[in-house]
Amino acid sequence: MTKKGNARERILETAGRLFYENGYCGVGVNQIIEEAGTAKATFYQHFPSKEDLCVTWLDSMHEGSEGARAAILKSPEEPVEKIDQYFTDLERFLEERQFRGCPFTNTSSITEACCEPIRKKIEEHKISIRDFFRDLARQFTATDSRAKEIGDEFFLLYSGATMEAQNLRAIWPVRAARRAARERCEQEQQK
Amino acid sequence: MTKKGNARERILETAGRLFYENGYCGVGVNQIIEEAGTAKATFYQHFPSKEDLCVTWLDSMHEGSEGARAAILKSPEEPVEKIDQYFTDLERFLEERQFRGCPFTNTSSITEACCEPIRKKIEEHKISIRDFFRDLARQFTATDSRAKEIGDEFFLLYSGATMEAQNLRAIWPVRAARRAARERCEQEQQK
Amino acid sequence: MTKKGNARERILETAGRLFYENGYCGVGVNQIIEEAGTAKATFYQHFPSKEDLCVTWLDSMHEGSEGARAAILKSPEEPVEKIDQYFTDLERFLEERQFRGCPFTNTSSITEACCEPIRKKIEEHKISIRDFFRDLARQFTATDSRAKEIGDEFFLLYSGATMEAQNLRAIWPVRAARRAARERCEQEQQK
Amino acid sequence: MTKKGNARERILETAGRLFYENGYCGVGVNQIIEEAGTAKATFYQHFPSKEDLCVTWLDSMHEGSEGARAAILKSPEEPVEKIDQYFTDLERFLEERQFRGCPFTNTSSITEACCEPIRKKIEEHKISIRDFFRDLARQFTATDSRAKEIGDEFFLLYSGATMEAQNLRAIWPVRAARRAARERCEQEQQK
DNA sequence: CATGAATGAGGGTTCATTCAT
DNA sequence: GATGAATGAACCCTCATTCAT
Repeated sequence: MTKKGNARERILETAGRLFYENGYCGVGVNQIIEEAGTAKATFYQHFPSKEDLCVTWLDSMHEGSEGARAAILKSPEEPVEKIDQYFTDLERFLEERQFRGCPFTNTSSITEACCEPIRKKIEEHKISIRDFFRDLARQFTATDSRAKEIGDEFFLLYSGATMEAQNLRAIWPVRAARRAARERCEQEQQK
Repeated sequence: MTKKGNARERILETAGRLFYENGYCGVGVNQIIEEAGTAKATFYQHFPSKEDLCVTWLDSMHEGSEGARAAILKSPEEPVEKIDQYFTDLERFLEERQFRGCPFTNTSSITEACCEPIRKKIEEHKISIRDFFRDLARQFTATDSRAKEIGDEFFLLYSGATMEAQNLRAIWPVRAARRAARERCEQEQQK
Repeated sequence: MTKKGNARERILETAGRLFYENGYCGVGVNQIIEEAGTAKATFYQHFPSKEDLCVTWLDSMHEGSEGARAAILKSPEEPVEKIDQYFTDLERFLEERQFRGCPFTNTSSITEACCEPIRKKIEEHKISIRDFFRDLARQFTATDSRAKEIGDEFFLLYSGATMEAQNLRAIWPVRAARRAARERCEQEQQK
Repeated sequence: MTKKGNARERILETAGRLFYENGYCGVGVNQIIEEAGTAKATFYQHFPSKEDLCVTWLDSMHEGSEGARAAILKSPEEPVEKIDQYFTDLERFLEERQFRGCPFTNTSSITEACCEPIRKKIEEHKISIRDFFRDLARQFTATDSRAKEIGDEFFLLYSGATMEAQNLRAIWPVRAARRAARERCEQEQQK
């Protein structure tokens, strides 16, 4: 049993997987600690509550995804290629996870029950993605206000694609979003 | 207390409201029957299970919304006006309900736990909306394959707008979706 | 739907079958009325309670079995043949019903919950069987007191055989009982 | 209230008493935990289910009774005395418990609902008793095959006596069984 | 730093029975 | 003579959390 000292990590990792697969409501603390191989009290020593654990998980998810977006922004590729890359990455991500959608959005849907600390993380994450798309649009639009319009549009295409891929258990929404975003990018550049 | 014969209706109405406000997982049968003012056994006389009740609720939601979409399609207005109307209606809908998003999508986020009968209703509903947008696009595009592209794009804009209005508790995503859809419509008509 | 007027009979028949197959506790009033094709209130019009229905069922079972025993007693066969016939009938009965034992005994095992009216029927039935065996023993024993001893012994063999065929889901206990009873009969006659 | 560590024991003890008095179906988990003075979750921490608790209870009953039978087999007494002792013990057991019969048999009568793990325990117990009687018979019969016949006969006498003492709420069936068994033993020894 | 026994509140579901019609 | 909607109590079980050790 070489599970000393890293109990916290094991819990976080296990919970993340389970939350994503079954949803926040679909996972019990018992299941988490059992699969993580820790004791009940150990869990509560590291996380004040299940909710706190969820916040921590979303936090770590957010940080991971932000790096990927920053890398795309900085890459020397053409804008249209960056767009392509983003949506192709999304396609792979969703397929690998069997169309289970966005962890943040899924958690959001527990609406009222899902209280402030969690809501705040979700907002942070989504605004960060929207800003990524705005930044990306700045790389091929004429004015800043136009960049905001196009960026917001891409943001909605991304969000809709992720959600409907989940709802319909199909990949076509992501491909439709990529196609639309590429077309728009090309249109802007022709102006 | 003359609560004769309408117990079923009271349960369905109450459950619909609670499911929408708190999510399927966030509402218990106990709460439903208490607010509906019926006994537990009365609940189970009308609905085989909580899951079944949810399906019935989604069904009724679907029927209501389908009528509205059919009316828009048939109206004599210009396409761009129809688009405007759809997203303006959506805006009002979400504002009135304090940005709680789409009942179907919210229910979908219970992922695995949310089993087939419910998943099927969600798919039906979403495909019906996508087809609405494709039909709408046919009214202003040159070819059928182009109508599908534009329709799917509108579908994603609608879905993203609804979801992000919920995530961010803000109305701007819906407005951004409307603006983008209008622009696209005008572009197509100019060709 | 030719189910007019014989609702009572249908309920009784259905309940009998279900009680025997699943035990008194394992059958609900809902199941009975559903399989009998009657309404709830119709049930309670014919039987004041589930318990009363059970008493009625046991009553009818008792009457049926008593005739068979009387026939054996009166038949012109040799005693040893009568014993053989009784246990062979029992063997067939249990095999046909997949070793579900004695309806009376099974009902008795609900002990305390099983209240007086039912208990009384069970006692009546069992005493009637014991008396049958005593009468049978009188046909081949020298004295009346000996007949009682042998009759009681047969009664216990029969009861044990029925019960253990059920417990062990096997037929051998009935065959062992028959063998023992025959042997005893022959011993008595040799004296 | 210092009820530490012994919750499991209290539950098992209470449940055993209640199962025996009222039958498996006649006792609810609520009643058990109330009389045991524990919380519901405590119950389920110790026993996966009510059914599982029943199996554990039957197990402990079995072990207790097996010791008693082994002691009789090993004792230096005459066979006829051993028989006498067994049935006299049974008489006391049943009288002390107000003729509530055999815990195993009573549980068996829930027929279909009573599923495999429980059925298996019942079979084990009954076969163990039958084997005891066969072993006992070996101590006074000439051949092994004869021992099996006589052993099985005693087994049925014991079973019938226990059951009918319960059905009739009387002690005479046990006494009749003892008498018959003793007689048979003496007959065998005279050969 | 880690443990496992204990908890109160609530989960969804079924029970035998009664009521107005 | 028959109906079906309505009931309160009880069913078995799981939840997130806390406690003494």
